[in-house]
This record gives sequence, structure tokens and C-alpha cells, in this order.
Amino acid sequence: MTKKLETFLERLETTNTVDDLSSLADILRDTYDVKNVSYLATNLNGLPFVSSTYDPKWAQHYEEQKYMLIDPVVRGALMQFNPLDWKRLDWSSKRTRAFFNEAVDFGVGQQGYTIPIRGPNGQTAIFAINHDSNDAGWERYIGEHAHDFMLISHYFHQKALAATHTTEPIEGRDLSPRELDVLKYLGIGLSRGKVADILKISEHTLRVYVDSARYKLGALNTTHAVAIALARGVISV
Amino acid sequence: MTKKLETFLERLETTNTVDDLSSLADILRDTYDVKNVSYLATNLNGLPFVSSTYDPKWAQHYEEQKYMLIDPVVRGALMQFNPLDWKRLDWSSKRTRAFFNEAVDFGVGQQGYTIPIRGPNGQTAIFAINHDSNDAGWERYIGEHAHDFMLISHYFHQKALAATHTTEPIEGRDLSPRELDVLKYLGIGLSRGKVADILKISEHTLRVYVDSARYKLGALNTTHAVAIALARGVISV
DNA sequence: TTCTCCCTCCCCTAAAATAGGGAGGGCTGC
DNA sequence: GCAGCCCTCCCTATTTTAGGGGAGGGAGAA
Repeated sequence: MTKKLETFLERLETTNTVDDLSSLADILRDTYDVKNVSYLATNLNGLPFVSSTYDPKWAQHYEEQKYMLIDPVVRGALMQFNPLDWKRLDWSSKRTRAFFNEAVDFGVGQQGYTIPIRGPNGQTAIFAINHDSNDAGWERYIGEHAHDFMLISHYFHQKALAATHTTEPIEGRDLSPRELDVLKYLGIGLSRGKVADILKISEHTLRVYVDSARYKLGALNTTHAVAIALARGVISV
Repeated sequence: MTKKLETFLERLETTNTVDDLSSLADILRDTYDVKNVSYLATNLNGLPFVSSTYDPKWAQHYEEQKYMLIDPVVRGALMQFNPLDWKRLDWSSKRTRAFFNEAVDFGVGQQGYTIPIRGPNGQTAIFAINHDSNDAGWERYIGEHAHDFMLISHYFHQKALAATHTTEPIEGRDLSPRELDVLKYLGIGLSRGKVADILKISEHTLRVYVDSARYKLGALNTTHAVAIALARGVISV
């Protein structure tokens, strides 16, 4: 374990509230000597959460313009499993370049490294560091610290989940095998009749499973039930 | 970086096929000197994938009995973000104890540590190590190697995704803001009419968005479209 | 044993989804 | 300037689903 990581983990032990979390980014920036550090969770208790060292003006502008939806870094990172070096983004689009130029104007560094993190219920987040340096220097820096950042992003998310009380196990009973079957097939787009055929039960019976699954999941309708089951990871598409 | 981790990462560089992956568990067991190492992905290209050092009899029995659905370790790990020490499971259920006794009979160690891993499209996996040792020894061992295992589980999953060609970026055009709005509200269980009211558009217009979203996502129906959008992370519940 | 849950089947009506047609104005990139 | 996509609205028609009832047998746990 590196000394820097050790420093961070010590600080992490006293981090329990949302306010504490907000200062973590600053601490990491100072510890790892980079221009900016940011953590952006898209869905903690249904709300986004940000801790970053970016210029508040940029953060505000970013939120006002709903940049989260078009930010190529966010979009890129959320679509893959591996950390993403900003250099490896698709820079062919004019919009991407325009967005990035604007970011740089607000003090965002030229080099960046973004790590996607995912929790059990669609609690997706990204952890990013960025800096101004040449390509070779950046590559060396990332090579040295990639493991640290991977662990840090994980711990950061862990604390964010805990601070927003998103770690409590989900209430409600488990779905029965039949209910899971039904939701699984409905989730891949099959009609109620088709699913009933596949499961070799009547469509009426099938509906009872949908009903009970809906009840257990607290869902308002079938689509909602499938959505919740997906988010909870009990079925997958 | 520890020497053991270094050894593993070197080996990982020549790991590219599914067959290579199968032997990784053995290598890790020998490197880290534990009784068993296992990696279980629930949904790579729609199929489960396993690499483990468990007795093949146990693996076969496990699969035949569909134990994945009731295994308390799997269920526990998939429901949370943090690694799970098997000692911290809920042992009150008779079924849990019976299951575990059976596992021990097949040579599974008494102590265990399971790390959940999640990819961008519901590609969930768990990485587990287990061993026979007393509580104090196990705690010390985990404390020393937790970081290694966290990184290893990540790299393992990365290779599994790559080997099963599950890393390719998703084809298809992006959804328009309006399409995202519609899917988002449908995903939280609102009816078509309600969503139209909220977005202040006619229900007919709304339907056009659902149609185009469905077309873009290659979805068979509305529920499917919401499911795919969720799985891709473009909306969240 | 009793209680709870699971699985299976059936009736009904109203609402929603699907499928196929249209149309016009606006913005953006090449 | 034009092609392409986005947003908005309209029509008719059929099929499917939603959600409300009710009923019985079986397995497992307290």
C-alpha cells in the first residue's frame, strides 16, 4: 500500500456524513497532487451527488446545462467497465470538442482518467482525476497510481452509499422462482401470451405471478416491476 | 504492489481466451495459498461463466440444483456493494446452514470472502476465496490481502468481459432527450397518460417517442425498451 | 397442526399498447 | 441549402394488458 493511499484511508475513517464526503475530493487533490478530483454519483437515493474540486462556476454551469447527459466522459465511462483515459475518447464529434474546450476554460485539466463504479441497485458513479501535463508524463503518472485510484474510487463510493443510507438491504420478500421467470421473460420483450407458452402455464396463471411480483416489489405496473427487478439485479436483460 | 499481485498480473497479460480464464482460479489459489478461489459471472453474453478450484462434483451439483438462486453467499454479495465475509451472513435460516454444510462436505472451506463486481449491462459477477482457518487467522489474512483481492476481482472480470466479447460498445443511435424523458417516467411506473401530462405533450406525441425509442433500442415493446435503457444505464429507477 | 407461501386455473371490463397511415416547423451539420 | 433528425400533433383499427374478483392443492415452517 502506498503512503498516499494510507493517508487517504486514515482520513476516510472519520468520514461519515455527506458533508465529510464533500471535502474528500479536496483532500485527494492535495494528496495526489493533481489539478482536480471529482466524484459524481448519478443515483444515490434517487438523487445525484457530487464531490469535486472543480470551480463552482463550472459545477453550476454543468448542472444548469444538464451536461451530465452529453458529457462524453460520463457517457463513455458509464458504458464500459474499464477506467477511461480521456485521450481515448472519440474526439471526432464537434460537440465533444466544444464541450471539452468549455471545460478547459473553466479550469478543467487537459488530461483525465475516469473510473466507473457501480452499486447493486443502479447506484452508478464515476470517479475522475485530471491534470495538466504532457502525454508521457500523464501515462507514467496513471501507470503508477491506477491501482490506488481504483481502490479509492471504490472506497469513496462505499462511503457515499453509507452516508446516504443507500446500503441498507432492501426490504420486502424475495421473488419466487416463477415470479423471476415471468419477469425475466417479460424483461426481454416477450408478450404475456408468449411467456405463458414458454413456461407452459396459462396466461391467467402468469398474470398472478406478475401481480404478486408487482406487489412484492412495490411496483405500480408490469413495466415498473421489470424495471425494479432489473435495478435490483434479480433479473438481467 | 505486492509480489503476489505482480505475479498474477504478469500471468494475466497472456490471458485472452475463455480457456485461459478457467485456469486463473487455480493460479490464484496457488499464488495466494488458499483452499479455493472462484469467479462466477451471472450474465456474460446472457450465459453464466464459472472459473473455480472447487471439486467438479460440487460445481456440477451446484449447477444441477440451481444453487445459484439460493446460495446465501451469492445472494448476499449481489445485494450489496462491499465485499462480504461469510461469517457476517445471516446464519439463522436452517436452509442456509444446510446448504453450507453440504458445501463443506464437498471440500469448500469454512472461511470465505466474496467480492461482488458489476459491469455496465447487468454483467454481475462475484469473486470469492475461501480457506480453512480460525477466525483470527482469517481476519488477519483478509486484512493483509483485501486490496489485492479487490483489484484481482476487477481484473478478472475485465478479462472475462473481454474474452466473451462483452466489452464492445453498444451499437445504435443515442436516444433524444424527449425519448429519455418518456422512458424515465415509464420506468418509474407511470401510465402513458400521466407521462404525457407531466411532459405537457399529447399522448399521441408521447407514443411517437416510445416508438422511436423502441426502434432505436431494438426493443420488442415498451417494457423491453425500458429494460434495455435501464441496462444501458441511460435511465435509472 | 395450523399458517403461510407457492403454484395453478378461471371469470370479467376498461385501459393501454401496438400497428398502420398522415402532417408541419425547427435545428444542425456538411 | 439540403439532408437528417427532433419535436409536435392527428386518424383508425386490433390486440394485449391491467386490475378486480374467486378457488383449490401442496410444501414447508413455527
